[in-house]
Amino acid sequence: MTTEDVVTRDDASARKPRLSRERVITAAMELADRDGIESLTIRALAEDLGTKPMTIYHHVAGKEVLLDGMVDIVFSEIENPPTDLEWREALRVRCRSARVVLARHPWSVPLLESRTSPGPELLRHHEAVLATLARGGLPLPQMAHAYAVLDSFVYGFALQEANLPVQGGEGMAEVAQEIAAAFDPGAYPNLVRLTVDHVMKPGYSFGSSFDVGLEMLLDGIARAAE
Amino acid sequence: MTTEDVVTRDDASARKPRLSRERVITAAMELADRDGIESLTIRALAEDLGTKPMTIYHHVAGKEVLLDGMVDIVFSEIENPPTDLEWREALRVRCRSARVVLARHPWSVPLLESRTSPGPELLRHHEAVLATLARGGLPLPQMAHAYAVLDSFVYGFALQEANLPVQGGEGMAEVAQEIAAAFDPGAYPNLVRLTVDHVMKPGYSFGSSFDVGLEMLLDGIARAAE
DNA sequence: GATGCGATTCGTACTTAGTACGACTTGCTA
DNA sequence: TAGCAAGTCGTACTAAGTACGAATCGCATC
Repeated sequence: MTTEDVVTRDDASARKPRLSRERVITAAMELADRDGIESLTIRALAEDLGTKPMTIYHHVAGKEVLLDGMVDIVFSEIENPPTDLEWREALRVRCRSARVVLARHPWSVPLLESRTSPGPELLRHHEAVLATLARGGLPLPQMAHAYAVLDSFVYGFALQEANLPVQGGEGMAEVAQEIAAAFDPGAYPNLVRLTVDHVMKPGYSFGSSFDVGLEMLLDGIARAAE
Repeated sequence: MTTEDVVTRDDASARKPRLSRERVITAAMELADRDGIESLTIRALAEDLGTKPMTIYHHVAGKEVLLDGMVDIVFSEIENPPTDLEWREALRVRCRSARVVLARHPWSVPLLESRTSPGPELLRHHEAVLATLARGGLPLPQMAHAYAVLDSFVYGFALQEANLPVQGGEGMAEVAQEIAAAFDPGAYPNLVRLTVDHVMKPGYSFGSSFDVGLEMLLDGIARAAE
């Protein structure tokens, strides 16, 4: 026993660093990023961490809490622009960053709003947005509107982007083919025209619409600030 | 679409009208509306329908297909404004209707974009939006932007609305209490101010921000049309 | 060192849920 | 009235979350 102990201790400590709540959540995010959220099971996560399922539960209370933790880390990745930046520009920077972060963690978008308990990072983020709007001189009612409207747009855009069948304009052709094959192509002339004459063209990028919409909203908010 | 089966048969058929794909999907939507999407299991659905789990599978190929069918029905509920309506007004009507429908089926929002195969109603809806934008004289690139931007906003708003902790301004107080209790209230001055001085006031309604944002976007789109 | 304790780890097993397989039932048609 | 196709369901397997309690580990103290 004692002799074996010496050997196993060395190996064990080198091979199996102790788990922590943070390591568990981080590994869960990596798994979700890599294989999709539907592949994130406690068993698979334990496998990734080189441990057994029940060990996970000593660091997070359950899967729901794990998801809460993951969402909060997503929020922490959103860039926090300096508070002395012009308010409009600050919102632009933050929203753009949010889009990038959400695109990096597509699984997070449907989760963002469905978590019951807001984490500290989420609260920090919301507080920062409101502070920026307050700097813009918006009265409370307009502030609430601006807040709701920007969030809606960012989440909604991310939701769509997260579920694009393909990224580049390449595989788009096949998708279009499938749809055209399954349904009468003549029934959807505008859909076909948009796809063939625009979406499938070289320079197209869905993401470019983000900036367009963001500017529309920022313009509207600025107008309301007067 | 088919007429009711002959009810004049013996009590067996009266007690257990034959199932159909449509009846299964409708019952699934009712269950999800009533108890939440997480309560929608094949077993519970069978129970609601007065039958056994395996019977479901003779009408829908599996749960995923069932969800596809539900989503398509949600799209069919969105109002289709007359095609001779002024294009801006037509978009307004359609988007508002979409918000109402999505609020009625909160479970559908995260599903909308994640379904792999688009159903006929979804395609019809998209085609109609594009046709309306085309009537507005938008060139293809602006059309794509307008399309993406409106959809993002509507989905994002619905996503937030679907996950509001409470509807009226009433229970809001308790939620605010919890948050304030869990974290240092002084750390989130703007959040507290917005909540206490605006959200918790009598006339507040989150939904009113929808029209505000929608007008911002319609303005922006109209400007781009020139 | 030996010992004792809290922090971790994990083996076992129960529960819920999706669904494959094949047998049984039913209602209509020839 | 026999037979067939459509519809129904009993049984059972698999995947996944997780409760319970025992085994183990790491370290501080004597």
